Amino acid sequence: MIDDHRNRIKSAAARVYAKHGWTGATTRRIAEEAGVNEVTIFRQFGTKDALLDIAVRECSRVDASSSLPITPRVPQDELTEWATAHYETIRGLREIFRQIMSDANNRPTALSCADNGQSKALSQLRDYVIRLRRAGFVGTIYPLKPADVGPAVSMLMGALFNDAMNREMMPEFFPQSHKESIRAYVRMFLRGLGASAEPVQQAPRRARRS
Amino acid sequence: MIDDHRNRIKSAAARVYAKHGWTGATTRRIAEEAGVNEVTIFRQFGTKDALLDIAVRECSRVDASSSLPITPRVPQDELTEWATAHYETIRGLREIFRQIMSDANNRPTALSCADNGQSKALSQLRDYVIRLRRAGFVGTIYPLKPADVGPAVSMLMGALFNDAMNREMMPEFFPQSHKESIRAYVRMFLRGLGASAEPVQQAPRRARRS
DNA sequence: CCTGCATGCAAGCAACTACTTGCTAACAGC
DNA sequence: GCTGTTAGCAAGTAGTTGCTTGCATGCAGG
Repeated sequence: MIDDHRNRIKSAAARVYAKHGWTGATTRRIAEEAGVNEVTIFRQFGTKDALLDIAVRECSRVDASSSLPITPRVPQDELTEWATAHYETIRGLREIFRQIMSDANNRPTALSCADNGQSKALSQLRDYVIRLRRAGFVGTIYPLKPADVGPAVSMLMGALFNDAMNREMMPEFFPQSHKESIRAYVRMFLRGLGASAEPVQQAPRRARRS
Repeated sequence: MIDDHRNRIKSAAARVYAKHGWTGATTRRIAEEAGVNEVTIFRQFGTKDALLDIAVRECSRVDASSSLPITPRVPQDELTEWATAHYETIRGLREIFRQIMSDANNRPTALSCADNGQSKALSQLRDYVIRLRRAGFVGTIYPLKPADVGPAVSMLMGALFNDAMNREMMPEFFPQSHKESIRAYVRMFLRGLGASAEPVQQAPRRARRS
């Protein structure tokens, strides 16, 4: 019962915050959205700031999502699947992210939550590129400069983030559907790394297609 | 004299808005920032909404910026220069953009300003790709699918936008300096289009390096 | 039955919001 | 010198904000 109320309030707070931002998320609005008396909010959480802090942190927590295979076989497909999952995660949180990013000046604490999921995805992708290289997929067409990996990764992540955040706001920017776009981003990413569809036997590790 | 006051108020409003957003940009704060009595704001602009509308629109107007050459000669250099200028423009407006994007739900009018500069850059880039293709730079390594051009353009623009907006907020995302990153984004963009450094004589247009 | 406990309701608090009004001072053009 | 414009200042409007208080209600456990 009591936890039921707490959770209703928390999720309502997250919803109202996503729509109206910090100053726009008034305790009256949150109470109305939660179907709860305004006083209950203060009795349960003490302060508007405390409530929003908990609500935002809890809501923007990204759990695991999908992961990239340890042994790469079909990079294009594997990356596309992973990128799609990552994209959907961002897209589901895009309104909250927008508010967090615009409130970051005045309350920097919230930023870390959003940051967290991105960092996790970043290292997943980086590690996968290393595995691609070991398996002989990458650097086979062009020689792969180490300095190119970082920006390539940033570029793919940036394209995904940008697409997920802004597609609905500026649709003329994205002529293809999001699925086609993601596939194309991945294709360009692999081309940028000088990757070939089949592994080239140059590394000690065996990595042949199935 | 009178225009002096109006301009001071407008630029102060833009500054305060960039920091605090729509609801946080109170007339008191704007008046203080402008060094002007609060009443003057209402006498000059009538309404807080009217002032912010003018201030934001005027401030986020992007004038021309740089353009891409009509006859491509060194795509990597030309694109890098253009991308750098575009990047700097976004970076200078990043705080205002953040607020506009988070306020877009509740006041959609402001969005169009931000949209405008991006659209202009988008068509500049698209047109340049067409010229690259006519000049025989592009589609020479891989065959260039028409469906790949859109996402490639979105990807470069997205990477630039994302980098300019978020580099300071999540620095671990961007291991290289912004100049190196931009160069790398452009390199990947050209690779993704299957471009070669030298034109391949297949198109009717002559386009040889100097 | 009684005692906590969580909640709703009504009211109110001081601070802040956008915006107005009345009055005065400075300054410009005629 | 008179007049119109633009500004500042002090005060006040009605509404909203986060947050508090007092009291009544329902409900579970002893």
